[in-house]
Amino acid sequence: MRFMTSLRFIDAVAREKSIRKAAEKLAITSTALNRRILQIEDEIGQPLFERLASGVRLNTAGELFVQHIRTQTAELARVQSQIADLSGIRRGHVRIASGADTMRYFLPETVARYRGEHPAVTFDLVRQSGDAAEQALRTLEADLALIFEPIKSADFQTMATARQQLYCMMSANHPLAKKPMIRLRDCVGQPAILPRADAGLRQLLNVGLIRRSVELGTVIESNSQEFLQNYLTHEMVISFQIPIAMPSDLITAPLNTSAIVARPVDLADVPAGILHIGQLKGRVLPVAAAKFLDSIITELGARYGDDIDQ
Amino acid sequence: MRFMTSLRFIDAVAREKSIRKAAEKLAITSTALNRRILQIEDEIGQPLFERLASGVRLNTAGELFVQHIRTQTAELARVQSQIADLSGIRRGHVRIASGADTMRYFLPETVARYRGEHPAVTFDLVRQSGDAAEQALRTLEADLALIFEPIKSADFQTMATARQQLYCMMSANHPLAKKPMIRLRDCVGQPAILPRADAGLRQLLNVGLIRRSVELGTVIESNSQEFLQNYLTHEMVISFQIPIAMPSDLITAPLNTSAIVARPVDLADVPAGILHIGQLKGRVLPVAAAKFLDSIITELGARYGDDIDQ
DNA sequence: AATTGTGATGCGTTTTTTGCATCACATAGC
DNA sequence: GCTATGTGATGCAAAAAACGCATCACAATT
Repeated sequence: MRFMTSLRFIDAVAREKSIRKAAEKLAITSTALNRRILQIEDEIGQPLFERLASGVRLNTAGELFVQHIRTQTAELARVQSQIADLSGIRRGHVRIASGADTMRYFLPETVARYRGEHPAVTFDLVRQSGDAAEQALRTLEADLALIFEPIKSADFQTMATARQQLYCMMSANHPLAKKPMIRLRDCVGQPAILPRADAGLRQLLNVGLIRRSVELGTVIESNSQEFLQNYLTHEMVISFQIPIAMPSDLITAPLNTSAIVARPVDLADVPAGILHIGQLKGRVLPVAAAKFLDSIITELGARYGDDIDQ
Repeated sequence: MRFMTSLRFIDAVAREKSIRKAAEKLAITSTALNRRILQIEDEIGQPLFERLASGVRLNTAGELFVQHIRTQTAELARVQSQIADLSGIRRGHVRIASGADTMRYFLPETVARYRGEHPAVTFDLVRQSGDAAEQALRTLEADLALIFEPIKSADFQTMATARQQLYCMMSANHPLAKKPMIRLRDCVGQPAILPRADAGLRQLLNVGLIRRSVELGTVIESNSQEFLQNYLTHEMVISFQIPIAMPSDLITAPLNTSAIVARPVDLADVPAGILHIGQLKGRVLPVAAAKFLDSIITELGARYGDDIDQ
């Protein structure tokens, strides 16, 4: 939309905190960008940025105005989506911020199914920590966020939740694999590879470990889910995961012959964690995003039945 | 604001229902305006207007988009007002839609007092019927509306109310002027001049007249308050008015010697009407408008004390 | 059938925007 | 203390966009 150009530019400068850097990203010269900003500031009647030697920074007026730009941009996207929906074919763009858990199986499957019905809808899927995902909602860089424990921001509006029991994962010939259910005391001293402390799963696990006074033999920490899972075939270690981040047959066929098995951890040791699906509080989502949220809820319902809320 | 130009133009065309007429109001040629509209429609991906032989009309997409334009325009005004407020001096523009009742004394006094404190705030005061005032809120042509009975729209958010007892007005030497309080039965057959049926006051009065089976000798109807009041000095007739539309000394000094007197109508005959002060539901007002609303409430409180709500 | 209104379009002119070169200034490093 | 490197601002000419005139095509009215 042409009339949004100046506003988009200001937003870019605010994010980059530098006119020249923003200009490069926007593929124009810094002088053109600079003049657009001066012009808007002139029309507003006062500066929006403080000029520093190292670049620019929003002043109070700028903060207000940029917030306006972002809500305006999101609103425009919503109206465009609504208008496009009138023509019968659903169009639009859905931007999702999520932790790694859902990026492996859940989101690929859910997005694929949705795009099968509405091929004109495009997606942005950004893997982020929970905090960053909440921040993305606030700056309107994302429409929806899927966050596995904990929710920190009051601006986060939970639209659905799914309880996720913790599972212990290991090679099929690991001694613990014989048990149908794992107690934490079984794991004392076991070599384990764990996600890093910023993952909700790790925090959930830590609570249980402290409560039961159990210490694991943590040999590796990683924020890569792929590493955690694939490493299990190379060394006799345990790891932990939640169902949504596992291939669905790992749970439904716990006695299968695959190299890796998953066994539930007793809820008495580690309570189920909550996966939150939500949006920025008070926002009206574009049609495409709102309908995709419905898809998510439907899919969660099909998978976890009674463990879904709202 | 330069970037709003195209949007403002579309809004104008939607209101005028004609490109050429809108172009004239906007002081540009119809061809320039036409091309701006074609360009926006091209960017949206589908037309916003139906082309008729007699002009243009918004289609469904256009309705959605114009609604967006109007809310965004109002939002921009709010942000600008907020930014201007940062500099200490309050700036801004307040647009009020109101019936004639408050335009005589109440609004002139209240606006004057407010402008005494904040000279940089400008005002638009549009005299309109209640329905039109509600409509003006909806199309975001007005920030605040003052409506004396009845409120019809669910979009109207009442921010304050003031009970207004009906007063009977007449020349000081009219026979009824001797009574300190008027009953409707005193008025049977009295020659009367009344506001037209679309005024809230007239509707209020009609209810009482029907209930008491009283008929007035209605000799003149007019929607001009000035006419109604000034005519009282020329013929022995009665009229009706609410306090907010009268000079304040008419009430506080009911035995004064002015040519015209006001006597309250018994509440048992005609219940007090309600003056509603409100805004569009869900809207966040610009600073200047919000603070002026405070002024209105303060002023009403000073005048009518306990008869104020919210 | 003529007239009057409507929006759309080709083309030359005017206005605005852009990019290059350069300035003025602040900071970091030597 | 000086240079080197980064920043945003500005004069000027080229490129792009917007504009206005004249005119077309069409529909409704007279």
